[in-house]
Amino acid sequence: MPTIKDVARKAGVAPITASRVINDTGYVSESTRQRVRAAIEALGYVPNRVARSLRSKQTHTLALVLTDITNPFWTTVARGVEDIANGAGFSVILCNTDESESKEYSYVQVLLQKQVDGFLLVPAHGASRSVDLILKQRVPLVILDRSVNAAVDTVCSDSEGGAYELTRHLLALGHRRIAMLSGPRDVSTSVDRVAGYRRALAEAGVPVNERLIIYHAFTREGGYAMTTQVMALMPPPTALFAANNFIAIGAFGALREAGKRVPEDVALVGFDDLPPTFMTDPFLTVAAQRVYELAQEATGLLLRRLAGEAPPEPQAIVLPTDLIVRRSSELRIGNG
Amino acid sequence: MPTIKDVARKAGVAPITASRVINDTGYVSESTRQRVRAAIEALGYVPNRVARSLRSKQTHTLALVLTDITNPFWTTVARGVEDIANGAGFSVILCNTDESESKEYSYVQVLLQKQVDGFLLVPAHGASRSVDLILKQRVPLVILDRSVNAAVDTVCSDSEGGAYELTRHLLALGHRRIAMLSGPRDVSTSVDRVAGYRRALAEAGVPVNERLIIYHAFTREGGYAMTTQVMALMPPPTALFAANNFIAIGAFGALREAGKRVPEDVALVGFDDLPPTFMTDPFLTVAAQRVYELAQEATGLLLRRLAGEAPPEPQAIVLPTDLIVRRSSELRIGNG
DNA sequence: CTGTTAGCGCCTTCAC
DNA sequence: GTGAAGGCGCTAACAG
Repeated sequence: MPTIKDVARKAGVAPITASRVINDTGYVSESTRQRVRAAIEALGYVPNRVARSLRSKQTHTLALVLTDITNPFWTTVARGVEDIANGAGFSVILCNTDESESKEYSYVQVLLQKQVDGFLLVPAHGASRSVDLILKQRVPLVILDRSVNAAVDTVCSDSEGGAYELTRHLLALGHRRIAMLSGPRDVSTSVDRVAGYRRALAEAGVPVNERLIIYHAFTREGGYAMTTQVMALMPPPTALFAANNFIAIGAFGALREAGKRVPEDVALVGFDDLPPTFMTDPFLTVAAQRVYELAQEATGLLLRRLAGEAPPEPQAIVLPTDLIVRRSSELRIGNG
Repeated sequence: MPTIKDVARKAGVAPITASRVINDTGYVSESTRQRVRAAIEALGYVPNRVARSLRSKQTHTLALVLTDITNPFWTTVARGVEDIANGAGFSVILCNTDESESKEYSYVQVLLQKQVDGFLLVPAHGASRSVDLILKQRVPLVILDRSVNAAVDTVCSDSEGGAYELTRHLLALGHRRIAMLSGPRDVSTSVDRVAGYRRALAEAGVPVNERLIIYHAFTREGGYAMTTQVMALMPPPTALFAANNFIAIGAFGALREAGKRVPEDVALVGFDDLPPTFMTDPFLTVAAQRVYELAQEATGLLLRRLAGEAPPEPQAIVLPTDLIVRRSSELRIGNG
């Protein structure tokens, strides 16, 4: 593979001059520019960005560390991040942690060694060694979707507010026994959604039945298990609140297997919409996050940090959720 | 940020000795090893892989260039690639081309400059400048899902065979007017699926009605448009064959809007399943690809190439598809 | 407008 | 067991 030296020699100039042509920096006369261009063409020269990065200390690479690209929520995030990053000349390295802190930590170590210019991270837990390490290395970092015990840029949706609205919606339909099928206890989105749920109940003067609040994984299996559990209560809840899309799908499956119709027998609402592309028949009432926008905001903020254009203090961007009422919760029920 | 020199100085050794400890190569006495380790710890030293890559000419990074991560098919591929790559100590850079050849080409240029060790590529077109460029730079390349006019490693599903089976299934149910809603003409999967469709019809002695074969984008909109078009024919088809998952969803939407029931009024089958995680109620008969396996095979092959363990001649791995019959095509119809 | 010098951080080569 | 020298390919910094 030819190097910049070869190009320079062929064009009869110094390497730095070739460099100036390649990067379009500094003054180069039109004639030498032509010659260098010709040499590049003739040799099939491809600049080596690894070498450039070593000098310039910039890799033009961002790390996107999320839990599981298989969740359409994160898929959309990944797409948004990649779009914005690519538009600004950055590449994106993708990593799936599966909510495992050790996996997250070892990814972060490698990514730091690779000298990524910045991190977009969905921390597995609220107290994250990974976050501390990144911060210690002084690499720009934006936390996505969740909050964390550290002074960092954060971009997330208003989980508390979305859950509040969703719960109010159910209350307005007459529901009083609403089960909250939440995610892991140590993830801020779980906690915030439960908080919104509690606030709505409190405001409506409905006492909280703690047995109706369950924590499990943000998975289909979690939704299935939690639904089976709450539906066995006597009396069973009249409505289920699934704290994310996978839980909702698991809940729906469990209800169907149990012969319960939605919404006739039980109402079901969820957090996170599924992309319209997947749905032949949108059915579920949800608090929809502005997912693509979230990715855009986060990436934009990170790029501004890299460019030194962001305010010095950590930013906290919170996006609203959109209540979308569909058939899964359309029935008004009597009290009791 | 401390460098290997700082570590060496702190440990009272030469940089190369520190290097030997860090990479666990060559002989180092236990006592100096301890001192170096202590120095690393004390300084919070993080090895710089950019510098290492410049020397070693290996970045331990793979490029995954696909059309759109938003399609669950590619999402699963991305997950599979990342799992295998990460297990072997490689990172993955993700790129979405949206089937645009120019986007693809500019990505490939950048990725070559970044000295990725290998490419996993879903070419936008059969005759790909990108493929030629990668081959010219002698960077290992595995083509995913599609075939291409070049001698390269390829991993794909048996599109022809899957389409053949799916069509036979419809024929066995009594369908004779089966519309083929295909993808772009210049993508091999489209062509192969149409070929399988034709073979099944020919074998059954059913004449091909060319107006029932349409090409469009592999999108929901494409499926919608094609369905509207074929359903306007007199007589309309009794069954629709959607050449991918998005086309199937678009087709389903168009049918519902037109007041047609599936399968009572029209049967519908598709290529590519949706991941079970998304489906509250699996409904569509499909030729399911072994998506994760496809990603595994492709990444495995690429890694073997990098390790010099693959046979010199280009490999062609073809995975079977699985016919999954569901309600969308369960009705037997009369002839006529 | 162009070139010289030096060095980014690491590791291969060779010597001791 | 350990180290000195040199160079991977490129570009800052400083001439001219």
